[in-house]
Amino acid sequence: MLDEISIKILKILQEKARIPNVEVARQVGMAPSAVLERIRKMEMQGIIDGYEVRLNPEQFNRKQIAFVFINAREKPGELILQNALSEIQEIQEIHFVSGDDCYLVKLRVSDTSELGNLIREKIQSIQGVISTRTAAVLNTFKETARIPVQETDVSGQ
Amino acid sequence: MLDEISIKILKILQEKARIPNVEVARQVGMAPSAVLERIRKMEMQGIIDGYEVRLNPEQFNRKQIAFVFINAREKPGELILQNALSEIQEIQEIHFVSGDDCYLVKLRVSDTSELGNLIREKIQSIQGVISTRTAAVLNTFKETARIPVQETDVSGQ
DNA sequence: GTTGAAATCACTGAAGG
DNA sequence: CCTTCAGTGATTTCAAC
Repeated sequence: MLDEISIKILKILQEKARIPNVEVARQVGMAPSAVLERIRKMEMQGIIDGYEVRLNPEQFNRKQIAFVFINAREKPGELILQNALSEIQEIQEIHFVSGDDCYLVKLRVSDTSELGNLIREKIQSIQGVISTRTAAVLNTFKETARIPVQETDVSGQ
Repeated sequence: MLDEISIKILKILQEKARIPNVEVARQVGMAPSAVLERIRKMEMQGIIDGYEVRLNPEQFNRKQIAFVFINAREKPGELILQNALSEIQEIQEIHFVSGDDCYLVKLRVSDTSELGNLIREKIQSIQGVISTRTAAVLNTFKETARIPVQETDVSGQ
């Protein structure tokens, strides 16, 4: 179970993962060694999965987000579609979703014309793909991978 | 324009943002101070947006992902819906998408019953919401926010 | 781009409450 | 579980080249 202090540490690291450890210690009011001990522990427990740099999509010509529903027919146990989709660099997420029994893919390209090319040339050409339905993103109001951390959230250790 | 070395630095930081700087310097074959200078520069230019800790969703009771399409009618210029959605902690992404002229929301909860509660109590109760269509995620094969970095990607500086 | 010097920080281990 | 105190090595900044 994570206590208040560990929660606070995680919140600080969610904002700025490269903050000096002494500064974290100052903010939570503990000795640096104790803070380090808690962080290492959470890394060991798999609570902390890793640290990533966040790049600005606009600076890399990845302004256009789109969600594509892919209707496909695959033999049970086959993974051709998933493997093919996974290898497409522009695709950030691949989910199998209920409702329409299809794959939902989130991707990021430069513009709508590249979106068209990608769908036609790389997605619809995959074996098993029957049809696709695309929702191009016109406006994004919130986009984060952050998981809200609260005292009650974590399963007992 | 980012050269090969800066690209390599970004790739290393995408994998492990907390890798020691001397190790980055060794891998790209440069002096540590020069590597730091490049990183600071990219931070200033907004190429690097920040550094985040990656938490394990399962450890925080956030196993269930869902995408919800929200059909709403709003007066032009009003932001009630967006603001209300933004404040819901479980919602990670809010996009306005083409096609159905609606909002697409990505959220993360503990299980399907919490998903039901969230949609009924927090989303459908928002003023202006007409209807919702939910795609619960049954299986996730790929999920990353990583932007592929390549030499040709970045606009000239 | 480099090197080198100096201040700060990371990390480890030990002693103790 | 926490603290403090050393000691070693890395980070970081700053200078000069």
